[in-house]
Amino acid sequence: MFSIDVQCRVPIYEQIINQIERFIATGILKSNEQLPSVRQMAFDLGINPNTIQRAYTELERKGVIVSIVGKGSFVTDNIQSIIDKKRNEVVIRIKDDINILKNLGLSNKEIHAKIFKD
Amino acid sequence: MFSIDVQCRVPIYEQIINQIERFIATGILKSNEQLPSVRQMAFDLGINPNTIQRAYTELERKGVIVSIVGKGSFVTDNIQSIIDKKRNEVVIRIKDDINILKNLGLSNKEIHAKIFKD
Amino acid sequence: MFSIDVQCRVPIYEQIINQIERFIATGILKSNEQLPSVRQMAFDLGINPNTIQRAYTELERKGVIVSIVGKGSFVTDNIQSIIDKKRNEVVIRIKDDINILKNLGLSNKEIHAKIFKD
Amino acid sequence: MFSIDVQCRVPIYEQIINQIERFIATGILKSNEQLPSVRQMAFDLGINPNTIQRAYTELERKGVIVSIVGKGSFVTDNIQSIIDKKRNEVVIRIKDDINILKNLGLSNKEIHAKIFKD
DNA sequence: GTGGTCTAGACCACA
DNA sequence: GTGGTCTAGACCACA
Repeated sequence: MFSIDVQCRVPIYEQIINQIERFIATGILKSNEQLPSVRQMAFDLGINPNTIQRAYTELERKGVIVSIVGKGSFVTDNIQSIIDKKRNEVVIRIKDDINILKNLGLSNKEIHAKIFKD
Repeated sequence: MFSIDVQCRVPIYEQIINQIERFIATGILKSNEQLPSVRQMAFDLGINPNTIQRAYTELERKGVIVSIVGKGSFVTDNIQSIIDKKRNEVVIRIKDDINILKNLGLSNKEIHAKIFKD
Repeated sequence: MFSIDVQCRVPIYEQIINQIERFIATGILKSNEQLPSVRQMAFDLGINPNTIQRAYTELERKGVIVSIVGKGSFVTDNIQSIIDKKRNEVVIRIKDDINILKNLGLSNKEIHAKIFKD
Repeated sequence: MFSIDVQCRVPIYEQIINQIERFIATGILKSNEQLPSVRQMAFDLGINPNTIQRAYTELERKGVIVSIVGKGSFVTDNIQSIIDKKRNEVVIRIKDDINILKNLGLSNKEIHAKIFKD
């Protein structure tokens, strides 16, 4: 289910965070669903447990998952806010890029044509 | 003219590269125009000359500027290709982000509304 | 395994780049093999780690090696293209030199005799 | 007659040295022929007289030209040794490169085909 | 421990 | 003065 690209310059723990958030946002992971244990996931991906731990800690800090000692880690029950946050992040990034294109001399019409064609 | 943000996680030398490329792409820097010397720019920005040197070396490798020992650094005379490359980069980034929004459950119409409103 | 000549006018970082490329092209370094760490190689050669870092950075940009923070630097898995590129470089250099010899008044036959004797 | 490429990474004074040596070796400049004065050549090429001076000084040191105060600079009367030296330089460079190709796994036959085809 | 960035400062070739 | 290379050494993120 999870996969990482060690050659990618995005840190592994961030890759894991992104995947979990995306799986939640796209409905692959449901509210309250249990995640693999730190050790299990580390074993499956062949990487250091510390790296998974870091991802989980960060996700808990962001309110995306809840970790309960002795029981495991679970997707939060309020996933709608995560979806909204994810969408907003991307929309803002796109808007910034559209402004850059304007500065590079493209009109609204040209931009529209380029990003929606193909 | 140039400015950097030391807090930003983007390395300083990359910030400088981006700024110069954008200044060229937007016509602020013209073909064959001389850039500030490595030392001058370092002094103006209050950073180490090595960092500017690295930016200039990278820009020369990319064919954006030409550096001549004893004379200075100059914008290449073929800037159109730089503008085109810059535009393409951004367009591709936007397309990728639009696909992410689709995966997050937004329709084409909703995406369109969000990124072009305001 | 590696060695440098500080007297040589070729910069040290280029000497290292050339050696690594040649070791790969001649099969001494295999695909995915791990290279000495930046600090280790610097220590072995008695030079500054920054100089090795520069060589490794350049090699990664050329697609010859892959560097992963926290793990190390590794020969790319696609080394055939490196070998081909290396061969072409040298062939072109020889052809240029043969033309120079022709301009210096040597016939094809004389050139052939000179460069293949002993 | 003379020309320089300021963008080229070969120093200007070396470009001038190379051109004069090649003109001699190929018969364009004859024994005892007078060269342009330092100032004249600097003016024609639009560069600093110091740079030409440096080239002439080097050429005199190598025995290629003779400079006489108040009269000018002249091609040496023993140009055969220059031609021979030039030829030898190039032949040695080619031999080195052929050895590199051998190390890269090419047979004599393959090398021969590559460098004499086209 | 591993690579990546940056500062401070020296020295070089070249114009 | 101009770019290019290198050393010495610090600090960072990551595994």
